[in-house]
Amino acid sequence: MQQTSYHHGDLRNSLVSIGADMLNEKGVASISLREIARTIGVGHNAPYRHFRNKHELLEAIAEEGFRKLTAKNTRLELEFAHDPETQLFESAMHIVLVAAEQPNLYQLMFGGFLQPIEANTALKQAADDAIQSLVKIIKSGQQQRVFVQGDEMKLSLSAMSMIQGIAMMVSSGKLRPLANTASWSECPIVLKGMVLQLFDVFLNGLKLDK
Amino acid sequence: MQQTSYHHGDLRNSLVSIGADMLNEKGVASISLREIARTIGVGHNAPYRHFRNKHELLEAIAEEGFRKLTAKNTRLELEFAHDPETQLFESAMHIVLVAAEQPNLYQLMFGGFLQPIEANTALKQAADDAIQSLVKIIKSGQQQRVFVQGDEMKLSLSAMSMIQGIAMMVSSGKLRPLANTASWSECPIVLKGMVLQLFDVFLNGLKLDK
DNA sequence: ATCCCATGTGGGCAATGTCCACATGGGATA
DNA sequence: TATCCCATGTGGACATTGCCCACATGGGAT
Repeated sequence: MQQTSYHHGDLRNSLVSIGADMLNEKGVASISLREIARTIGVGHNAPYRHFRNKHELLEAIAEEGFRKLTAKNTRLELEFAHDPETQLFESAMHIVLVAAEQPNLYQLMFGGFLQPIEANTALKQAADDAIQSLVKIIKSGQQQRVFVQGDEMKLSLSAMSMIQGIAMMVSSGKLRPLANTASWSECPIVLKGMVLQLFDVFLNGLKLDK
Repeated sequence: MQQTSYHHGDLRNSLVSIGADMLNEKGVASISLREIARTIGVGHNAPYRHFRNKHELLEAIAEEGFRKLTAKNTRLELEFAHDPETQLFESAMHIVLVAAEQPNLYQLMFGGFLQPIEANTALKQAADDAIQSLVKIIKSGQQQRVFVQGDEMKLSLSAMSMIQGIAMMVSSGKLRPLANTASWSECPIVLKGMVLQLFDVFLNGLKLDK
């Protein structure tokens, strides 16, 4: 991790990567540009050659997170091409797992820390892409007549609300594994059960046949 | 706002109140203990007589928020005693309005900034009370045979996920009024329409008759 | 081989969170 | 009513942080 030559070579990526690690460990409140630089083994001013300020580094970390989400959703769409219900479930499950295993990253992405007014367009774009990759699943489900017809935005909004809802409650600790177990990441099965319950309640309003 | 005598008399409450104001204006990232103290007109160390650290003041602000939520829900329960559906809707609408008008407070309450591990018991209690006041509405709806029977926690989880989901998206700016209008608080009617749409999709799975 | 500018360095500044010792004075007590 | 104590307030100090400055380095285009 220590650079030997004067120039690091790939500092920007290192900053985002180490920054993401440090974010998950210490939370957005305790993250420090200088410490990240120190960890990488670079001067406390080097980061400013790649980001105008701390906020921009955080944006880049969130952006990276959205990229991965989009990629995952796209993959799911191919993997379960003719099963929109499974697509939706797996997509939800993935987000909930991120919320459980990387709560601070999830919060940075979907929480209000990065105010959208200040958000750079790259971040906005990445976030929109991720959202659209979910909307696409809903649309496909409608076309295949698995989900009820009607305003697709309305259905998407509902589905996303539900998904973001649990994910947020999981990541923020509002919801906890029984008996105050240490962390969610230790009991993914319970998580899956919860999401299944949600889908049971939710899909009965979303499914075509009943 | 300036205290004249050596002793302020009600500093703790002032800190929470001014702190909440400042939170809404500047966001949790830019809030500063010293500035709050300065605004109240008190030394930069006075707050430490009432809170062990900055984190504890933030917890107190969140706690206050939860108290108000609980109170509101309890009031709604009386006002619409025989209409659980309206109770649920109004309760959701209220949370969404808080999310729109005081996004930073909402984020502090339901976001992951205050890690539950560190959260003091008073805060945990206040949060649990608020959640229970919602669960109570669901239960009452089941007893009155307006909502489907079955595991009440399952239904509550679903309802809360949906509500927290939109609220979070509204407060975090993931969802915006059309045409990039400045803020949600200027178009509460659109907000109400959205929540109505959600309930339309959601209640069809939750309602007993269909 | 040369030179330039993207990238890195260190020093400096104001602000912040938190620790310390000390000041004040309202309310219980004698 | 006079006294004293401790909850509450004060200022000083220190490490840390974000960010600005001028300056150093060296790889790639010329």
